[in-house]
Amino acid sequence: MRQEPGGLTRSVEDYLKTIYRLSSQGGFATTRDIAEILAVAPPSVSGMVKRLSEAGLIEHVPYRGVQLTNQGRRAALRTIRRHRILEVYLARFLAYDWDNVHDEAERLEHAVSDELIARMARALGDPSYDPHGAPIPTAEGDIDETELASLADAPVGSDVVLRQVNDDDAAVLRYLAEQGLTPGVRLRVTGRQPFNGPTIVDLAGVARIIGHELAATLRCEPLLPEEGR
Amino acid sequence: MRQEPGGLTRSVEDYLKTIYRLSSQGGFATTRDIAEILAVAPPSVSGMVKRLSEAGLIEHVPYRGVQLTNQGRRAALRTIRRHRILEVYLARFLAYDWDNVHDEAERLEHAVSDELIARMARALGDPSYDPHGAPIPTAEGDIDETELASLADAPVGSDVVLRQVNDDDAAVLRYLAEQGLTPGVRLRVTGRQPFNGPTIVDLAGVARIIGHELAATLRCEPLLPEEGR
DNA sequence: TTTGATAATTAGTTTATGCTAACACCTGGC
DNA sequence: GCCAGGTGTTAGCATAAACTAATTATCAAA
Repeated sequence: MRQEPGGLTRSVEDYLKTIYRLSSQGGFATTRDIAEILAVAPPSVSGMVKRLSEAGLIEHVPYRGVQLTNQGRRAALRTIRRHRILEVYLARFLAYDWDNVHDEAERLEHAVSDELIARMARALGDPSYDPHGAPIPTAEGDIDETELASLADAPVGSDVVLRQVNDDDAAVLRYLAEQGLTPGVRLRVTGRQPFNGPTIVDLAGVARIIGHELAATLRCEPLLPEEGR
Repeated sequence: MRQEPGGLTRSVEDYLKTIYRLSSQGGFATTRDIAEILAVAPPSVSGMVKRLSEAGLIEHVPYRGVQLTNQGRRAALRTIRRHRILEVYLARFLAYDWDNVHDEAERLEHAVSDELIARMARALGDPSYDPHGAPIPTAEGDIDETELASLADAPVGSDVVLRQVNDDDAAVLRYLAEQGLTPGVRLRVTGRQPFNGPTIVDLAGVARIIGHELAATLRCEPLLPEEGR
């Protein structure tokens, strides 16, 4: 049962990835949130938390939540690197669309060797971002943890560059691609309706209306007035 | 635990592949042989045999052995196709040597989707043989089951084409590559020592002495005298 | 401060897969 | 035609990871 490369099971890698995601902005990952993301029942999480804790991969504060230890963080970043390199590779060399790469990478990330990831990364010229704009950890475990602002928070009148979108909902990704909302695109925030209403942006002269919930998942970098052409 | 594509677990796929290999020349696959190839204890095989039998993937004759049903055969060939397409892909597009592809493919074969295999096959021009000369089943489950003769049985004085070598021992594969013994190469059998002694062949004017055990694993196609240039 | 809702945990079961030890079956050599 | 040694199977146990049901902890609001 311990036949995965790196000595961690598929489940363990999935838990660590999820805990990384939930605790990366500093706090604790809760049982509830982990259970929801992994689509398992909360007691399953309690059980795994105990095992991960005994293995020294996480710190557990009962009834509070968990955080990764350094060792756990390293393991999580290793899996995340695999996932994102795979996404770039599939998109670039096997003609996958950006809305299909996630599921395939999700399975492969547990089976590929370090060697294969290194070869893929080299073939790709060591990319720094995946097709959805997420930063790719280096083989040494360094990652760009810059916090990007949400488009839903960008001030009306400001110019921003769309940097990152969520990768886990294929239907959303297809819609975003249709609308031209892909990482790197420049947007001017032209308006926003109150009470969690939509954000209106100008994309190369065309208006786009983006619902609040969707806008909240789009991560942007503000453009200073003197920047840009 | 049933998260593999195709609904079969990794273990089940490995057992079916092994049973296919052991029973492809018509007979039964025995518990002992399956256990040895998969590096598990014989009772583990008995347990799995019971489950596979209940699932309708194999026929079990107690104390005799097992054979694949049509359903089991289909599943085995699907895994074998994945494995071999992966081997060709890794060798061709990711600069793997033919002695390294096996282990990587062995893990990936359980994780890739049909979709990815189809894309790889297309990128490769739908290859019919893997880097070791083994035939690749089609997506529909057809496979070239031509029985090739062993070099150890080729008559002295005959001309043969080396068609297929074993893929599972990296050290052997490195040695064969050094000696120029790769699929497609033409050999003249110039001699053989008695009592399971080595076979001597002429490869493009150079003599090669091949021990009996190794020669027994090399599969060849006899060349009729009028053939070849 | 009590309480009720929500979240977390424990207890106990299930399934897949492995193991060792013990027992059962078969076949070849006498 | 019988028996020994090897092969196959059963019994019983372990572990990882999931589940449901029951219990406990926490927190915020009345």
